[in-house]
Amino acid sequence: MDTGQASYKFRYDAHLADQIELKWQSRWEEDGTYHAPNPSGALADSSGRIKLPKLFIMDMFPYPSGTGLHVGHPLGFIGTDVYARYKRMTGHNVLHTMGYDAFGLPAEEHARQTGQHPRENTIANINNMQKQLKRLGLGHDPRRSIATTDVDYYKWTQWIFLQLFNSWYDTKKNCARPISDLESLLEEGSIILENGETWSSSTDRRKKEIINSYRLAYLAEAPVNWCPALGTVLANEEVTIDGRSERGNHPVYRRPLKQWMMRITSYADRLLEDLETLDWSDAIKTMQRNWIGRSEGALINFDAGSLKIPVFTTRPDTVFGATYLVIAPEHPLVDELVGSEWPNGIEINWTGGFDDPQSAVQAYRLESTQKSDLDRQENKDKTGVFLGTYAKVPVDGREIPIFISDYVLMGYGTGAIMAVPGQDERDWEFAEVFGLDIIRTVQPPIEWDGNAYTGDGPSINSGFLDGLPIADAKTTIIKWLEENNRGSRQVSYKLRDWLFSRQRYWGEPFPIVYDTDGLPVAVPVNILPVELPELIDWAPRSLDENSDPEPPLGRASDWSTTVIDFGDGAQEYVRELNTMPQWAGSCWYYLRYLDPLNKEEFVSEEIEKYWMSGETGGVDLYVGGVEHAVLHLLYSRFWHKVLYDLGFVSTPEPFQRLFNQGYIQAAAYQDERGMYVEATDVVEVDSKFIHNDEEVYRSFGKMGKSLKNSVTPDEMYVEYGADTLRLYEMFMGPLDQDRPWETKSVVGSLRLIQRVWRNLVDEMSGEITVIDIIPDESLNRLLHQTIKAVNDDMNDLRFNTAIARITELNNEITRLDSPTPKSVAESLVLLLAPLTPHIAEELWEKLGHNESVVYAQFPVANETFLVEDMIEVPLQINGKLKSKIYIASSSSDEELHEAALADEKIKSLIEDKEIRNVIVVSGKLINFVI
RNA sequence: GCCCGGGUGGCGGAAUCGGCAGACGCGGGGGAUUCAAAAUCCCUUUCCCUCCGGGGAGUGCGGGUUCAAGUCCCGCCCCGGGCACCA
Repeated sequence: MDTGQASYKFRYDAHLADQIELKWQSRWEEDGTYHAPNPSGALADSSGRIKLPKLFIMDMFPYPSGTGLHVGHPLGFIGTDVYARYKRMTGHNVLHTMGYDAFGLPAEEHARQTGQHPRENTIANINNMQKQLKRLGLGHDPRRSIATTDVDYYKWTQWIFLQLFNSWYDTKKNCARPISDLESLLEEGSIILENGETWSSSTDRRKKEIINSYRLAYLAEAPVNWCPALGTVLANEEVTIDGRSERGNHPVYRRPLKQWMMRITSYADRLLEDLETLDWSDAIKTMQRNWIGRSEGALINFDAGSLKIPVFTTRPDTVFGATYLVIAPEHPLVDELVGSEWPNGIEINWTGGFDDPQSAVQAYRLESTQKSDLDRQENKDKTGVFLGTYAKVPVDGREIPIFISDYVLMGYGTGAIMAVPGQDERDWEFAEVFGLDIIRTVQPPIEWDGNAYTGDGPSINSGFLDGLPIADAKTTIIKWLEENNRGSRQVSYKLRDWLFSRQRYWGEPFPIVYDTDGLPVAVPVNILPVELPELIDWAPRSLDENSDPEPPLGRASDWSTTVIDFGDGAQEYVRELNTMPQWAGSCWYYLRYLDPLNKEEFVSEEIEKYWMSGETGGVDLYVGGVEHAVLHLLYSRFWHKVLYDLGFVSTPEPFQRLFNQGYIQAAAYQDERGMYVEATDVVEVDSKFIHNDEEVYRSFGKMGKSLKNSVTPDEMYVEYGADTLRLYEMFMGPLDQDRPWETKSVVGSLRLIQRVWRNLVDEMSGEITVIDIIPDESLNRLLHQTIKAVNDDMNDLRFNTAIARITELNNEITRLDSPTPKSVAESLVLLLAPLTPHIAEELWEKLGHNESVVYAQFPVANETFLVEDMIEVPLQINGKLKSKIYIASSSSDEELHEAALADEKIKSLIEDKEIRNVIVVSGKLINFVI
């Protein structure tokens, strides 16, 4: 257009950024710049980096979605990349790569809508995502990338499953052990079976069943969350509190089904205790603690005729206040406990309006199974019916009525409680509805006017416990219970065993077949993997509430049976038709990154030790969203501990340091009807927001399709370039904080790179302009102060303040009248290199270096340059800033005091006043109290 | 209801151990440059008052500790997240 543009041919803009970035991205790829060497095996090399201290820096790998990335997705990826680059430059062998969590429901949902096979769709999505991530300049070792859907990967997922299947939890040694150990122990009689069974007199089939009941991966008839619309059962964690599926928001029904379970509850205490050793945020630790939900109490047996009803309570001290028992409607003892007719003189609402207890119970059970979780959630009014029978309170022999009620949950404790309305809000409510007795067993304070009293106080109405505070009363009653054989100390958890099967196609097949007895048998390790069949009719069926789950693999008729020789001759076996949940693949991917090409083992021992067993143990930094606070992180810890017990890994925990990055939010706009409008089309006029001449209203939310507020990285490359995008995302705020995206602010980050470029390079010729002179003292001091601050900030993942310091240094350089001194320019480039790697490489090359800046040494501050000769000291009177003086930094407190008194301003303010006190903070501040 | 976070200019944020509140950036205002614009560079920008010297207020609200509080303590309010009849 005009000559002005042509003369700035080498101005740093989006066009030039594009050229530079693509140049270095292909150079890095050709040179294998980000290859991290292993101590042995296929990925060992001669770079010498293996001798450096190792660092394993990891992101939570993404699900390769079809919609592509928006600028919110890579925030954490950029953060780990900057940190990894910083650590490479400070002399570490850094393992940093990226994989794909590619099994799971969305691919099937997509397939159902488009008719495309999930594998094709998944591969296309992964390729697309890899391309997008590469364009950001992320320094990943591409050789180590895996997808959970790779046959070579899920072979080892199946192998780990078999380790769980072939293990049991030894509660005496408190660790997992091979099933073969269990067999020996049973054989020699070291383990006594329950119910008077003996091992030696059991049939072979019974022996198998007994052993199966010990396995860490086991089959159980369990009430599950059956989602007919998705055609699968879901884990508790995949069901919302409204009783709907997290994915798709479909109704979920509870029904009993035979399912694979993982015995994570055996690890509850270790999962809880080992949290202490981890460098994770308290928020996440608290969430995991709550999820595990350990509570200490007692098991108390109540006699009801010839039956025993075990009850779990955290307040055994209140047993003298128990005025009725409640058991869950699904409780197995209900049928035996229920009476044949109502006793005389009972309240009419105890009967539910029925003529006999059996009918009442039957009706109530039906009613409660039909209640959705949402109903239970919203309607906490107490309901229930009397069983028509009574139990005896073990401490004093009182006869108390037994009820069933859905406020007692079968899945927790023993599914039965002793109700103590005096000390429990829920029991109080129930007691009021049914007119039951209320006995206080703890003396409430005089001013107490509430109902149930849960605070501490002396025991009352409690026989031999009277006068004792709660803690003492608990130990006393537990001792009594144990001595009298009426109960024992007991710990209970909210954590349940992990429901591990899904009625889906797109997941790992179980390496399990069934013999003629219908008992599960492990597929021999040497014929793994069990590959997914190429189904034509793979789509899940939408079913109605009453139908049974129907795994799609059942339709692969030539796959669903197989012939295996277990040493007793080739025979036909029926395959397990369920697949594993998405969590399976994500449970151990960090281990495969270490040794991705290993054909013999899931990871070699030597390589695992090298990367995992550092000073702290485990992945050195794991960055990801808080939404995985319980599920992924708990499952992963569980598998890791099993592998640890069995000797396959060397650390008890997988992730030593966890960091939760925040989310990028963006303004979203709604019109009068509440419909979202394209955010990019909204203009601000007089602090009103206008879309197509109509006023719209702003809110903030997660970036995405539904709020129509996505901004893509590609848009940013067109306007600014990848370095600018990286810099902006890191500058917006601390990494762990949510922050709103503002496209108009991105220009600030572009301007920083532009100024750096201009300070080093002639915009017309592209030639470097730095000169080899010694920088003056003040610039040199600022340089070293910046170097120190940036090192500190980088170590603490405070990239926003690191960038601020670099900006200050560059602003100072901009103000120089002379060309930039070479030593300052080189340090500046190195400081920027982790943040903006492409422009740093380009400048580094222009400055005459042949080697990549990726492995250049990060600047280290020289302490002797940090000291200021003169410092500014604020002068306060009564804590208020009144004046400032410049004084030699070597001044003593006395000199500072005198200089402050000599200050005109201070002099005039204190001349006729008495100085009552003087606070001197050496070299920092002086405060006169008058 | 319980358990975690968080509340600082017009906006994103900084202040790491109780020591100058507002670093750095966006946006705004002014200037230089330009035929003009863009770009660039410089100055300015918490609010209120001002006789232009300066003065006063100020980190969600109310108290407190301290020579000194965004930071510590007590009591509230608001926003975000997690859990929720778990005995």
